[in-house]
Amino acid sequence: MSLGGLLGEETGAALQQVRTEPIQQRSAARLSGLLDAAAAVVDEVGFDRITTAMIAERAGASIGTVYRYYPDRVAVLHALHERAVVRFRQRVVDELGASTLTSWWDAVDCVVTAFVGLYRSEPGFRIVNFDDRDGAPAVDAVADADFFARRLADVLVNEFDLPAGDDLIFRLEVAVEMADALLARAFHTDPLGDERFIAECRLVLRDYLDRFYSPQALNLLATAS
Amino acid sequence: MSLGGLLGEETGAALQQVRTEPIQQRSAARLSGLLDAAAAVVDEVGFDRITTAMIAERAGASIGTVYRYYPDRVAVLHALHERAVVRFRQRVVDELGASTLTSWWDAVDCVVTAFVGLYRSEPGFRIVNFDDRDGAPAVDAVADADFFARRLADVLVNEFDLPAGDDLIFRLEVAVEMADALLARAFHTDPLGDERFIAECRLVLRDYLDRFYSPQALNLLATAS
DNA sequence: GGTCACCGAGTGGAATTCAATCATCCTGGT
DNA sequence: ACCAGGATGATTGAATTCCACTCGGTGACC
Repeated sequence: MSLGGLLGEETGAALQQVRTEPIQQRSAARLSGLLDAAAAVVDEVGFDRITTAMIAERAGASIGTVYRYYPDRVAVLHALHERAVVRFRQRVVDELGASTLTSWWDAVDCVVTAFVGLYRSEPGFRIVNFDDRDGAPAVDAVADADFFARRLADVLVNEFDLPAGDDLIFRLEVAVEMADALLARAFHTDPLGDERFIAECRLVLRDYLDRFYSPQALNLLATAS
Repeated sequence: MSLGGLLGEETGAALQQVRTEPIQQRSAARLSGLLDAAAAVVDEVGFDRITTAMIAERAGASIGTVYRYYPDRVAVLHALHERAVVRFRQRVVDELGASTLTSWWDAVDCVVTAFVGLYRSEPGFRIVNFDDRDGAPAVDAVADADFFARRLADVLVNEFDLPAGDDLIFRLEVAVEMADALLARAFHTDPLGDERFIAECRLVLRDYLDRFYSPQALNLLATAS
Protein backbone atom coordinates (compact mmCIF):
# COMPACT_ATOMS: atom_id res chain seq x y z
CA MET A 1 0.00 0.00 0.00
CA SER A 2 1.15 3.47 -0.75
CA LEU A 3 -0.96 5.94 1.11
CA GLY A 4 1.76 6.33 3.65
CA GLY A 5 4.08 7.19 0.85
CA LEU A 6 2.63 10.65 0.82
CA LEU A 7 4.46 11.33 4.01
CA GLY A 8 7.78 10.87 2.38
CA GLU A 9 10.73 9.41 4.18
CA GLU A 10 12.38 11.46 6.85
CA THR A 11 13.95 14.45 5.22
CA GLY A 12 17.01 14.15 7.41
CA ALA A 13 16.97 17.36 9.44
CA ALA A 14 15.41 19.03 6.46
CA LEU A 15 18.44 20.33 4.69
CA GLN A 16 20.26 21.72 7.66
CA GLN A 17 17.49 23.92 8.89
CA VAL A 18 18.26 23.07 12.47
CA ARG A 19 21.61 24.22 13.67
CA THR A 20 22.11 21.83 16.52
CA GLU A 21 20.24 18.65 17.02
CA PRO A 22 18.95 18.67 20.58
CA ILE A 23 20.67 16.19 22.79
CA GLN A 24 18.88 16.64 26.03
CA GLN A 25 15.20 15.98 26.12
CA ARG A 26 14.11 19.39 27.33
CA SER A 27 15.44 20.87 24.12
CA ALA A 28 12.94 19.03 21.99
CA ALA A 29 10.16 20.91 23.75
CA ARG A 30 12.08 24.13 23.27
CA LEU A 31 12.31 23.52 19.57
CA SER A 32 8.63 22.92 19.04
CA GLY A 33 7.88 25.69 21.50
CA LEU A 34 9.80 28.09 19.32
CA LEU A 35 7.82 26.97 16.31
CA ASP A 36 4.55 27.29 18.21
CA ALA A 37 5.51 30.80 19.18
CA ALA A 38 6.45 31.60 15.61
CA ALA A 39 3.13 30.25 14.42
CA ALA A 40 1.24 32.44 16.86
CA VAL A 41 3.20 35.49 15.83
CA VAL A 42 2.63 34.71 12.17
CA ASP A 43 -1.09 34.76 12.82
CA GLU A 44 -0.83 38.04 14.63
CA VAL A 45 1.45 40.11 12.48
CA GLY A 46 1.98 38.17 9.28
CA PHE A 47 5.24 36.59 8.29
CA ASP A 48 7.12 39.67 7.19
CA ARG A 49 6.65 41.69 10.31
CA ILE A 50 7.79 38.82 12.44
CA THR A 51 10.95 39.55 14.42
CA THR A 52 13.27 37.19 16.20
CA ALA A 53 12.60 39.10 19.39
CA MET A 54 8.87 38.46 19.10
CA ILE A 55 9.44 34.75 18.67
CA ALA A 56 11.80 34.57 21.60
CA GLU A 57 9.54 36.52 23.92
CA ARG A 58 6.48 34.51 22.93
CA ALA A 59 8.34 31.29 23.56
CA GLY A 60 9.64 32.50 26.90
CA ALA A 61 13.19 32.24 25.65
CA SER A 62 15.93 34.67 24.86
CA ILE A 63 17.15 35.74 21.46
CA GLY A 64 20.21 33.62 21.80
CA THR A 65 18.12 30.50 22.17
CA VAL A 66 16.41 31.14 18.87
CA TYR A 67 19.80 31.33 17.23
CA ARG A 68 21.01 28.28 19.01
CA TYR A 69 18.54 26.27 16.95
CA TYR A 70 18.13 28.22 13.78
CA PRO A 71 20.81 29.90 11.72
CA ASP A 72 18.66 32.88 10.90
CA ARG A 73 15.21 34.34 10.82
CA VAL A 74 14.05 32.78 7.59
CA ALA A 75 15.25 29.40 8.74
CA VAL A 76 12.60 29.60 11.43
CA LEU A 77 10.01 30.37 8.80
CA HIS A 78 11.27 27.50 6.71
CA ALA A 79 11.04 25.16 9.65
CA LEU A 80 7.53 26.33 10.41
CA HIS A 81 6.65 25.89 6.78
CA GLU A 82 8.10 22.44 6.79
CA ARG A 83 6.17 21.47 9.89
CA ALA A 84 2.97 22.73 8.32
CA VAL A 85 3.65 20.71 5.19
CA VAL A 86 4.35 17.60 7.21
CA ARG A 87 1.17 18.02 9.20
CA PHE A 88 -0.71 18.61 6.02
CA ARG A 89 0.58 15.41 4.53
CA GLN A 90 -0.28 13.55 7.72
CA ARG A 91 -3.76 14.97 7.65
CA VAL A 92 -4.21 13.95 4.05
CA VAL A 93 -3.20 10.42 4.93
CA ASP A 94 -5.63 10.43 7.83
CA GLU A 95 -8.46 11.70 5.68
CA LEU A 96 -7.70 9.20 2.98
CA GLY A 97 -7.77 6.40 5.51
CA ALA A 98 -11.02 7.57 7.10
CA SER A 99 -12.91 7.95 3.84
CA THR A 100 -14.22 5.37 1.49
CA LEU A 101 -12.61 6.19 -1.79
CA THR A 102 -14.52 5.19 -4.88
CA SER A 103 -12.44 7.10 -7.41
CA TRP A 104 -9.40 9.31 -7.69
CA TRP A 105 -11.72 12.23 -7.27
CA ASP A 106 -12.39 11.27 -3.66
CA ALA A 107 -8.68 11.38 -3.02
CA VAL A 108 -8.34 14.84 -4.51
CA ASP A 109 -11.32 15.94 -2.49
CA CYS A 110 -9.65 14.69 0.65
CA VAL A 111 -6.61 16.75 -0.13
CA VAL A 112 -8.69 19.90 -0.39
CA THR A 113 -10.56 19.05 2.78
CA ALA A 114 -7.32 18.47 4.64
CA PHE A 115 -5.88 21.77 3.46
CA VAL A 116 -8.98 23.70 4.40
CA GLY A 117 -9.21 21.99 7.75
CA LEU A 118 -5.66 22.88 8.64
CA TYR A 119 -6.05 26.44 7.46
CA ARG A 120 -8.87 26.71 9.95
CA SER A 121 -7.38 24.92 12.92
CA GLU A 122 -3.62 25.05 12.71
CA PRO A 123 -2.11 28.29 13.99
CA GLY A 124 0.14 29.94 11.46
CA PHE A 125 -0.86 27.51 8.73
CA ARG A 126 -0.83 30.22 6.14
CA ILE A 127 2.93 29.82 6.21
CA VAL A 128 2.35 27.13 3.59
CA ASN A 129 1.99 29.98 1.14
CA PHE A 130 5.36 31.33 2.15
CA ASP A 131 7.36 31.68 -1.01
CA ASP A 132 10.99 32.29 -0.38
CA ARG A 133 12.05 35.08 -2.68
CA ASP A 134 15.63 34.93 -1.54
CA GLY A 135 18.37 33.33 -3.51
CA ALA A 136 17.95 30.16 -1.50
CA PRO A 137 18.41 27.55 -4.20
CA ALA A 138 17.15 24.70 -2.10
CA VAL A 139 13.78 24.22 -0.52
CA ASP A 140 10.96 26.42 -1.68
CA ALA A 141 7.29 26.46 -2.49
CA VAL A 142 7.70 25.19 -6.01
CA ALA A 143 9.84 22.30 -4.86
CA ASP A 144 7.16 21.48 -2.32
CA ALA A 145 4.45 21.56 -4.94
CA ASP A 146 6.51 19.35 -7.17
CA PHE A 147 7.27 16.90 -4.39
CA PHE A 148 3.67 16.73 -3.35
CA ALA A 149 2.52 16.26 -6.93
CA ARG A 150 4.85 13.30 -7.31
CA ARG A 151 3.67 11.71 -4.13
CA LEU A 152 0.05 12.20 -5.00
CA ALA A 153 0.71 10.79 -8.44
CA ASP A 154 2.06 7.61 -6.85
CA VAL A 155 -1.08 7.25 -4.80
CA LEU A 156 -3.41 7.83 -7.73
CA VAL A 157 -1.48 5.42 -9.91
CA ASN A 158 -1.43 2.67 -7.32
CA GLU A 159 -4.91 3.09 -5.94
CA PHE A 160 -6.91 4.14 -8.96
CA ASP A 161 -4.85 2.93 -11.88
CA LEU A 162 -4.28 6.33 -13.38
CA PRO A 163 -1.62 6.12 -16.06
CA ALA A 164 1.77 6.89 -14.53
CA GLY A 165 4.18 9.25 -16.20
CA ASP A 166 5.40 12.79 -16.46
CA ASP A 167 2.08 13.98 -17.83
CA LEU A 168 0.28 12.97 -14.67
CA ILE A 169 2.89 14.65 -12.51
CA PHE A 170 2.77 17.81 -14.55
CA ARG A 171 -1.00 18.00 -14.37
CA LEU A 172 -1.00 17.42 -10.68
CA GLU A 173 1.54 20.17 -10.30
CA VAL A 174 -0.74 22.45 -12.25
CA ALA A 175 -3.60 21.35 -10.05
CA VAL A 176 -1.59 22.04 -6.92
CA GLU A 177 -0.72 25.55 -8.08
CA MET A 178 -4.33 26.33 -8.87
CA ALA A 179 -5.60 24.91 -5.63
CA ASP A 180 -2.97 26.79 -3.64
CA ALA A 181 -3.98 30.02 -5.28
CA LEU A 182 -7.72 29.56 -4.89
CA LEU A 183 -7.54 28.37 -1.31
CA ALA A 184 -5.14 31.14 -0.35
CA ARG A 185 -7.65 33.52 -1.87
CA ALA A 186 -10.45 31.90 0.10
CA PHE A 187 -8.62 32.56 3.34
CA HIS A 188 -7.16 35.91 2.41
CA THR A 189 -9.83 37.87 4.21
CA ASP A 190 -12.09 35.34 5.83
CA PRO A 191 -10.34 33.35 8.57
CA LEU A 192 -12.89 30.57 8.07
CA GLY A 193 -12.38 30.56 4.35
CA ASP A 194 -14.76 31.85 1.73
CA GLU A 195 -16.89 28.85 0.83
CA ARG A 196 -17.42 30.08 -2.67
CA PHE A 197 -13.76 29.87 -3.47
CA ILE A 198 -13.37 26.56 -1.71
CA ALA A 199 -16.24 25.04 -3.66
CA GLU A 200 -14.95 26.50 -6.88
CA CYS A 201 -11.57 25.06 -6.14
CA ARG A 202 -13.01 21.57 -5.91
CA LEU A 203 -14.94 22.13 -9.10
CA VAL A 204 -11.96 23.43 -11.00
CA LEU A 205 -9.75 20.58 -9.91
CA ARG A 206 -12.31 18.00 -10.84
CA ASP A 207 -13.02 19.51 -14.22
CA TYR A 208 -9.39 19.93 -15.03
CA LEU A 209 -8.42 16.41 -14.10
CA ASP A 210 -11.58 14.94 -15.56
CA ARG A 211 -10.46 16.20 -18.89
CA PHE A 212 -7.67 13.66 -18.81
CA TYR A 213 -8.64 11.10 -16.25
CA SER A 214 -12.39 10.69 -16.34
CA PRO A 215 -13.51 7.13 -17.15
CA GLN A 216 -14.40 8.24 -20.67
CA ALA A 217 -11.07 9.93 -21.23
CA LEU A 218 -9.26 6.90 -19.92
CA ASN A 219 -11.26 4.63 -22.19
CA LEU A 220 -10.38 6.71 -25.18
CA LEU A 221 -6.79 6.56 -24.12
CA ALA A 222 -6.96 2.79 -23.73
CA THR A 223 -8.56 2.12 -27.09
CA ALA A 224 -6.19 4.46 -28.86
CA SER A 225 -3.14 2.55 -27.72
CA MET B 1 -17.10 51.26 -27.07
CA SER B 2 -15.75 49.97 -23.84
CA LEU B 3 -12.32 48.51 -24.31
CA GLY B 4 -10.75 51.61 -22.88
CA GLY B 5 -12.73 51.03 -19.74
CA LEU B 6 -10.19 48.45 -18.68
CA LEU B 7 -7.81 51.23 -17.87
CA GLY B 8 -10.00 52.61 -15.19
CA GLU B 9 -10.18 56.23 -14.20
CA GLU B 10 -7.16 57.83 -12.59
CA THR B 11 -6.73 56.35 -9.18
CA GLY B 12 -5.93 59.75 -7.72
CA ALA B 13 -2.39 59.38 -6.42
CA ALA B 14 -3.13 55.73 -5.80
CA LEU B 15 -4.29 55.84 -2.23
CA GLN B 16 -1.52 57.95 -0.83
CA GLN B 17 1.36 55.84 -1.96
CA VAL B 18 3.22 58.95 -2.93
CA ARG B 19 4.13 61.19 -0.10
CA THR B 20 4.30 64.45 -2.00
CA GLU B 21 2.90 65.04 -5.41
CA PRO B 22 5.68 66.52 -7.50
CA ILE B 23 5.14 70.12 -8.44
CA GLN B 24 8.16 70.91 -10.49
CA GLN B 25 8.70 69.00 -13.66
CA ARG B 26 12.08 67.59 -12.79
CA SER B 27 10.44 65.68 -9.95
CA ALA B 28 8.25 63.69 -12.28
CA ALA B 29 11.37 62.32 -13.88
CA ARG B 30 12.80 61.64 -10.45
CA LEU B 31 9.76 59.66 -9.46
CA SER B 32 9.75 57.42 -12.50
CA GLY B 33 13.52 57.26 -12.29
CA LEU B 34 13.24 55.88 -8.81
CA LEU B 35 10.77 53.27 -10.00
CA ASP B 36 12.97 52.37 -12.95
CA ALA B 37 15.87 51.93 -10.58
CA ALA B 38 13.74 49.83 -8.28
CA ALA B 39 12.63 47.68 -11.21
CA ALA B 40 16.21 47.08 -12.24
CA VAL B 41 17.20 46.18 -8.71
CA VAL B 42 14.24 43.87 -8.40
CA ASP B 43 15.44 41.95 -11.42
CA GLU B 44 18.93 41.78 -10.03
CA VAL B 45 18.42 40.81 -6.44
CA GLY B 46 14.73 40.02 -6.05
CA PHE B 47 12.31 42.11 -4.12
CA ASP B 48 13.30 41.12 -0.60
CA ARG B 49 16.97 41.80 -0.93
CA ILE B 50 16.24 45.23 -2.31
CA THR B 51 17.49 48.07 -0.12
CA THR B 52 16.62 51.72 -0.20
CA ALA B 53 20.29 52.48 -0.67
CA MET B 54 20.42 50.36 -3.82
CA ILE B 55 17.43 52.16 -5.24
CA ALA B 56 18.87 55.55 -4.46
CA GLU B 57 22.28 54.76 -5.87
CA ARG B 58 20.84 53.22 -9.03
CA ALA B 59 18.66 56.26 -9.54
CA GLY B 60 21.54 58.64 -8.92
CA ALA B 61 19.79 60.11 -5.93
CA SER B 62 20.39 60.13 -2.22
CA ILE B 63 18.52 58.15 0.37
CA GLY B 64 16.60 61.17 1.49
CA THR B 65 15.12 61.60 -1.95
CA VAL B 66 13.61 58.15 -1.85
CA TYR B 67 11.92 59.05 1.38
CA ARG B 68 10.72 62.34 0.05
CA TYR B 69 8.50 60.42 -2.33
CA TYR B 70 7.74 57.23 -0.51
CA PRO B 71 6.96 56.77 3.16
CA ASP B 72 8.93 53.57 3.39
CA ARG B 73 10.59 50.76 1.56
CA VAL B 74 7.52 48.71 0.83
CA ALA B 75 5.73 51.77 -0.48
CA VAL B 76 8.25 51.81 -3.29
CA LEU B 77 7.44 48.21 -4.04
CA HIS B 78 3.75 49.02 -3.98
CA ALA B 79 4.24 51.86 -6.39
CA LEU B 80 6.26 49.66 -8.69
CA HIS B 81 3.57 47.04 -8.46
CA GLU B 82 0.95 49.59 -9.27
CA ARG B 83 2.85 50.83 -12.29
CA ALA B 84 3.25 47.29 -13.54
CA VAL B 85 -0.48 46.72 -13.21
CA VAL B 86 -1.25 49.91 -15.08
CA ARG B 87 1.10 48.98 -17.87
CA PHE B 88 -0.40 45.54 -17.97
CA ARG B 89 -3.87 46.98 -18.40
CA GLN B 90 -2.60 49.28 -21.11
CA ARG B 91 -1.00 46.37 -22.87
CA VAL B 92 -4.22 44.40 -22.68
CA VAL B 93 -6.09 47.27 -24.26
CA ASP B 94 -3.48 47.50 -26.99
CA GLU B 95 -3.61 43.79 -27.68
CA LEU B 96 -7.38 43.80 -27.74
CA GLY B 97 -7.35 46.63 -30.23
CA ALA B 98 -4.77 44.97 -32.46
CA SER B 99 -6.51 41.62 -32.64
CA THR B 100 -9.64 40.56 -34.39
CA LEU B 101 -11.82 39.17 -31.68
CA THR B 102 -14.31 36.57 -32.69
CA SER B 103 -15.35 35.46 -29.24
CA TRP B 104 -14.73 36.16 -25.59
CA TRP B 105 -12.05 33.54 -25.72
CA ASP B 106 -9.91 35.73 -27.93
CA ALA B 107 -10.13 38.45 -25.34
CA VAL B 108 -9.04 36.13 -22.55
CA ASP B 109 -6.24 34.90 -24.76
CA CYS B 110 -5.09 38.47 -25.27
CA VAL B 111 -4.94 38.96 -21.55
CA VAL B 112 -2.66 35.98 -21.14
CA THR B 113 -0.52 37.09 -24.05
CA ALA B 114 -0.18 40.57 -22.60
CA PHE B 115 0.81 39.21 -19.23
CA VAL B 116 3.40 36.86 -20.68
CA GLY B 117 4.76 39.57 -22.95
CA LEU B 118 5.29 41.96 -20.07
CA TYR B 119 6.85 39.29 -17.92
CA ARG B 120 9.38 38.88 -20.67
CA SER B 121 10.04 42.48 -21.56
CA GLU B 122 9.22 44.75 -18.67
CA PRO B 123 12.03 45.05 -16.12
CA GLY B 124 10.89 44.07 -12.67
CA PHE B 125 7.52 42.90 -13.90
CA ARG B 126 7.52 40.00 -11.53
CA ILE B 127 6.57 42.56 -8.91
CA VAL B 128 2.99 41.91 -10.00
CA ASN B 129 3.16 38.81 -7.87
CA PHE B 130 4.23 40.86 -4.90
CA ASP B 131 1.74 40.07 -2.18
CA ASP B 132 1.97 42.36 0.77
CA ARG B 133 1.76 40.20 3.85
CA ASP B 134 1.77 43.23 6.09
CA GLY B 135 -1.26 44.51 7.84
CA ALA B 136 -1.72 47.12 5.12
CA PRO B 137 -5.49 47.22 4.94
CA ALA B 138 -5.64 49.11 1.69
CA VAL B 139 -4.29 48.24 -1.72
CA ASP B 140 -3.22 44.69 -2.28
CA ALA B 141 -3.09 41.87 -4.75
CA VAL B 142 -6.61 40.67 -4.10
CA ALA B 143 -8.05 44.12 -4.61
CA ASP B 144 -6.20 44.30 -7.90
CA ALA B 145 -7.53 40.96 -9.02
CA ASP B 146 -11.03 41.99 -8.08
CA PHE B 147 -10.76 45.31 -9.87
CA PHE B 148 -9.38 43.69 -12.96
CA ALA B 149 -12.08 41.02 -12.93
CA ARG B 150 -14.77 43.71 -12.84
CA ARG B 151 -13.26 45.60 -15.71
CA LEU B 152 -12.81 42.53 -17.79
CA ALA B 153 -16.39 41.54 -17.03
CA ASP B 154 -17.57 44.88 -18.42
CA VAL B 155 -15.68 44.27 -21.61
CA LEU B 156 -16.94 40.73 -22.04
CA VAL B 157 -20.51 41.80 -21.36
CA ASN B 158 -20.41 44.69 -23.78
CA GLU B 159 -18.43 43.05 -26.54
CA PHE B 160 -19.55 39.45 -26.41
CA ASP B 161 -22.88 39.61 -24.66
CA LEU B 162 -21.88 37.47 -21.74
CA PRO B 163 -24.52 37.69 -19.03
CA ALA B 164 -23.59 40.44 -16.61
CA GLY B 165 -23.75 39.88 -12.89
CA ASP B 166 -21.88 38.83 -9.79
CA ASP B 167 -21.44 35.30 -11.09
CA LEU B 168 -19.42 36.50 -14.03
CA ILE B 169 -17.29 38.70 -11.83
CA PHE B 170 -16.69 35.91 -9.37
CA ARG B 171 -15.70 33.47 -12.08
CA LEU B 172 -13.34 35.95 -13.62
CA GLU B 173 -11.78 36.53 -10.25
CA VAL B 174 -11.27 32.80 -9.94
CA ALA B 175 -9.81 32.80 -13.43
CA VAL B 176 -7.46 35.64 -12.54
CA GLU B 177 -6.21 33.86 -9.45
CA MET B 178 -5.57 30.68 -11.37
CA ALA B 179 -3.85 32.44 -14.21
CA ASP B 180 -1.69 34.43 -11.80
CA ALA B 181 -0.59 31.26 -10.09
CA LEU B 182 0.13 29.31 -13.25
CA LEU B 183 1.96 32.11 -14.99
CA ALA B 184 3.98 32.93 -11.90
CA ARG B 185 4.92 29.27 -11.86
CA ALA B 186 5.85 29.41 -15.52
CA PHE B 187 8.31 32.20 -14.81
CA HIS B 188 9.50 30.98 -11.47
CA THR B 189 12.64 29.43 -12.87
CA ASP B 190 12.62 30.14 -16.57
CA PRO B 191 12.99 33.87 -17.35
CA LEU B 192 11.30 33.26 -20.69
CA GLY B 193 8.49 31.34 -19.10
CA ASP B 194 7.90 27.61 -19.24
CA GLU B 195 5.70 27.12 -22.29
CA ARG B 196 4.04 24.09 -20.80
CA PHE B 197 2.59 26.09 -17.97
CA ILE B 198 1.64 28.97 -20.22
CA ALA B 199 -0.20 26.68 -22.60
CA GLU B 200 -1.85 24.88 -19.74
CA CYS B 201 -2.93 28.22 -18.34
CA ARG B 202 -4.76 29.06 -21.55
CA LEU B 203 -6.33 25.65 -21.61
CA VAL B 204 -7.47 25.82 -18.01
CA LEU B 205 -8.98 29.24 -18.44
CA ARG B 206 -10.82 28.26 -21.55
CA ASP B 207 -12.17 25.05 -20.08
CA TYR B 208 -13.22 26.72 -16.89
CA LEU B 209 -15.03 29.58 -18.57
CA ASP B 210 -16.42 27.35 -21.30
CA ARG B 211 -18.26 25.49 -18.63
CA PHE B 212 -20.41 28.56 -18.12
CA TYR B 213 -20.00 30.67 -21.20
CA SER B 214 -19.58 28.38 -24.15
CA PRO B 215 -22.25 28.85 -26.83
CA GLN B 216 -23.91 25.65 -25.65
CA ALA B 217 -23.90 26.68 -22.02
CA LEU B 218 -25.30 30.07 -22.92
CA ASN B 219 -28.04 28.47 -25.01
CA LEU B 220 -29.05 26.27 -22.14
CA LEU B 221 -29.10 29.30 -19.94
CA ALA B 222 -31.23 31.19 -22.40
CA THR B 223 -33.82 28.44 -22.90
CA ALA B 224 -34.03 27.82 -19.18
CA SER B 225 -35.09 31.35 -18.46
C1' DG C 1 34.47 18.16 35.29
C1' DG C 2 32.75 18.50 31.02
C1' DT C 3 29.33 19.10 27.88
C1' DC C 4 24.68 21.08 26.93
C1' DA C 5 21.52 25.04 27.22
C1' DC C 6 20.64 29.49 27.99
C1' DC C 7 21.08 34.23 28.47
C1' DG C 8 21.24 39.14 27.01
C1' DA C 9 24.38 43.08 26.25
C1' DG C 10 26.98 44.20 22.21
C1' DT C 11 27.90 44.70 17.02
C1' DG C 12 26.77 45.88 12.44
C1' DG C 13 23.95 46.91 8.73
C1' DA C 14 19.83 48.65 6.82
C1' DA C 15 15.66 51.75 7.36
C1' DT C 16 14.22 56.07 8.39
C1' DT C 17 14.51 61.04 10.05
C1' DC C 18 15.64 65.82 9.80
C1' DA C 19 18.03 70.08 9.75
C1' DA C 20 20.77 72.31 6.44
C1' DT C 21 21.50 73.47 1.58
C1' DC C 22 20.49 74.11 -3.25
C1' DA C 23 17.14 74.99 -7.18
C1' DT C 24 13.23 76.81 -9.06
C1' DC C 25 9.33 79.63 -9.10
C1' DC C 26 6.97 83.94 -8.09
C1' DT C 27 6.20 88.73 -7.22
C1' DG C 28 6.68 93.42 -7.13
C1' DG C 29 9.62 97.21 -8.28
C1' DT C 30 12.12 99.47 -11.95
C1' DA D 1 10.84 93.18 -20.30
C1' DC D 2 14.13 92.58 -16.54
C1' DC D 3 15.84 91.55 -12.12
C1' DA D 4 16.31 91.04 -6.92
C1' DG D 5 15.20 88.33 -3.41
C1' DG D 6 11.90 85.91 -0.65
C1' DA D 7 8.97 81.59 -0.71
C1' DT D 8 8.52 77.15 -1.56
C1' DG D 9 9.99 72.76 -3.69
C1' DA D 10 13.81 69.44 -3.97
C1' DT D 11 17.99 67.28 -2.42
C1' DT D 12 21.30 65.88 0.57
C1' DG D 13 23.74 62.82 3.93
C1' DA D 14 25.03 62.50 8.83
C1' DA D 15 22.58 60.98 12.84
C1' DT D 16 19.26 57.97 14.78
C1' DT D 17 16.57 53.85 15.38
C1' DC D 18 15.41 49.25 14.70
C1' DC D 19 16.56 44.55 14.14
C1' DA D 20 19.09 40.49 12.86
C1' DC D 21 22.67 38.16 14.55
C1' DT D 22 27.19 37.10 17.67
C1' DC D 23 29.61 35.72 21.65
C1' DG D 24 31.56 35.51 26.12
C1' DG D 25 29.77 34.29 30.48
C1' DT D 26 26.51 31.51 33.70
C1' DG D 27 24.07 27.90 35.17
C1' DA D 28 21.95 22.88 34.27
C1' DC D 29 22.54 18.14 33.39
C1' DC D 30 25.13 13.71 33.26
